[in-house]
Amino acid sequence: MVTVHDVARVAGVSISTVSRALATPERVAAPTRERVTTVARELGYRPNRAASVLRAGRSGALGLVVPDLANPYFASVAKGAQARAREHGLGLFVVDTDEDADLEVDAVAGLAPQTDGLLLCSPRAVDRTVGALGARPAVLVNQEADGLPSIVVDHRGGMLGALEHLRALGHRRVAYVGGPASSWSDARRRAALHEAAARFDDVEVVPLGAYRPQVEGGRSAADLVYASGATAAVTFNDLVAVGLVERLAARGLDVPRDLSVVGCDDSYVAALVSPPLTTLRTDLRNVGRTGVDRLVALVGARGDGSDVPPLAVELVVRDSTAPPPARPAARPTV
Amino acid sequence: MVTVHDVARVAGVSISTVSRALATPERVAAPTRERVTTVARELGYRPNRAASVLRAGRSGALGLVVPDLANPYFASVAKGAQARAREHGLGLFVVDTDEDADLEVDAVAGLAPQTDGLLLCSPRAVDRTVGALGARPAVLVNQEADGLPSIVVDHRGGMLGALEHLRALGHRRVAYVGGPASSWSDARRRAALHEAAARFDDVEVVPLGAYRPQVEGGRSAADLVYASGATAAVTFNDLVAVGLVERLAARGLDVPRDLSVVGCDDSYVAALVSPPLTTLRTDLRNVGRTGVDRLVALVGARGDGSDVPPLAVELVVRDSTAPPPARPAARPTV
DNA sequence: TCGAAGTATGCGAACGTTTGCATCGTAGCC
DNA sequence: GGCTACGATGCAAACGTTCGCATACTTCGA
Repeated sequence: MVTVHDVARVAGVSISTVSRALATPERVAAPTRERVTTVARELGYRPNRAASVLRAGRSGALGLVVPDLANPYFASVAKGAQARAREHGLGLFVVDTDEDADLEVDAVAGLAPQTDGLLLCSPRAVDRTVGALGARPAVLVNQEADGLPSIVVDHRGGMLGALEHLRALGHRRVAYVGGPASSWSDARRRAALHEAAARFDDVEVVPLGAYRPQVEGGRSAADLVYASGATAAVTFNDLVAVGLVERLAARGLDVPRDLSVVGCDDSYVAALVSPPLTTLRTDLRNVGRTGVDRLVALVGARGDGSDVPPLAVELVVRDSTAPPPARPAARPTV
Repeated sequence: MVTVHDVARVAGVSISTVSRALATPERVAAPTRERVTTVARELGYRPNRAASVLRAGRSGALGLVVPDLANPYFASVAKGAQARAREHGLGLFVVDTDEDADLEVDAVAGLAPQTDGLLLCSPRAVDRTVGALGARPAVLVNQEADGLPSIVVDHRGGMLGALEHLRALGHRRVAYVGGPASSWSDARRRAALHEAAARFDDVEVVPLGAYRPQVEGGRSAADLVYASGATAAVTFNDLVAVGLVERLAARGLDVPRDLSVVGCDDSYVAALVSPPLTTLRTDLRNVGRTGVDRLVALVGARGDGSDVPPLAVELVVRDSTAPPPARPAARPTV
């Protein structure tokens, strides 16, 4: 293993100079610097991360905590975060908490001491999790809390766009198929939809309640949605929309003929299913990238306390929305 | 920050004893051990990973290199690997190489020195990548090479199952829609299908060329598949199957009426699309788990050189396969 | 020409842990 | 009862880096 000592010996300088030439080049005379870097390259020197962490206190790695890596939403965020971390020359520890609050707290407690900062995606137990951070900087994704910086998307703008679209098609009664009760994101989407509806005096929102943020959640909700008399539904995420469509189809009902559906996130399943989903697109990789940038700024103490504005959400119209049935089908009331 | 020194002082022993009590409990008398562990817990002691890495040479972390984290296949593998690493008390660095061979080599070179071992999934440049490992142990996933241990799935059994299924439905001419030319996995699937066909004297395989392992790859292949006169197709993975179905539908052709399609992997998109895909299921999380177990055995020098047998592949029949059209539709020949 | 100021480099301690070796005490054996 | 042997614990070095401080050398002004 090549160490600073080897490089120093070959380059004919002291190890301090080697260290400085590589870490703080401006503090070393140009010719020396060049000699050192050349030798280092030739010898294939790679600084021992552990040693520099130990001495300098910086680990050169960030941590990413997500509830479910197999969820296309978090997979994309993770991909963006990883790419950006690499661009910053940082490693990325990834932990999947399996939607488990205790595991999440443990993960953070374990990760905090060995990273420079943490990216917490949709934490399930934000208070305890933040408590486990110690003094480690962190950035929240999809959640706001305390004094921690956060990356959120513009639910307000998104929901307004969705509602305008549905209203333009002629819908006047729109159901919201919500995600987990503990989800901060769900609360925001819900509120944003109500807020958007308040702008118009002829649109009504039917809030429906906590469902699992997976396909099965949509299946569970489907009958209730249809019975509610709504002619359109906005769902917590794309997976829920898929489940909704599936269950309706099983009952012989067609989307968008009998019900219009708007998903959320534009995770890549939205375009795959049939009908392809109208959905609110978030640039998920950008969420990861922005989170890492924010975290790096924080770690570097270049921490401008300034919060990043909510990331844009854009309505993507595909085939799951259409005008409501001319004469609403007769429906049982619940 | 709580160190061994603090624990030692409070427990009234030396730091060596503390270290031993925590790392090699059997080398410390029971009462002492208990006192130390109690104090450590009370003080909230967490060993400094960097320091122990530096001294002991073990990093307590593994590395996972995947071509695309947003691909449901790798996302699931990563999820399994992460969970198992955690169970072993190890961290997991994840790197997404974006299907780029150079990035892959760099990633491995950077990761190798700061991890105890690497899990290489479907490497794109296996020779150079293995070269970059240095002496670091590694396990290959979906690839076999050199003397490295590897985790592979039973393509042979899977393809035989798929072909038996199709043959039982009445298909006699089956296309294989292949993945990237550089993919070891593709070569194996291709060979396995031919091998399976050789068992019957009435089934013919039409091998089709290198396509991208994404939805668009399936779209590209669709017209060729149909023109080939095959009544069924087996695809490199589920995404390719989805693209195939899409393009055929756009031409007014129906799956499974006009063509039967068998996907590969049973990534979760297989069940989402319509028609739900008949596919060859691999327990993807188990791939990740097994890979980590194998790697841990290797790292612990408990390295039984024994290779893990190929993981089982199981045919899941859904709605994308059916008997071939009674009278094959007239088709242009290419 | 001398001193001050500044720049480039070297010296050595420190980070927190693990571990080989030394030490101490005690139990077992003859 | 003395000697051996072994188990439990302590001491101190070492891992490879960073960084405060000291030193040597250069440059400039008076």
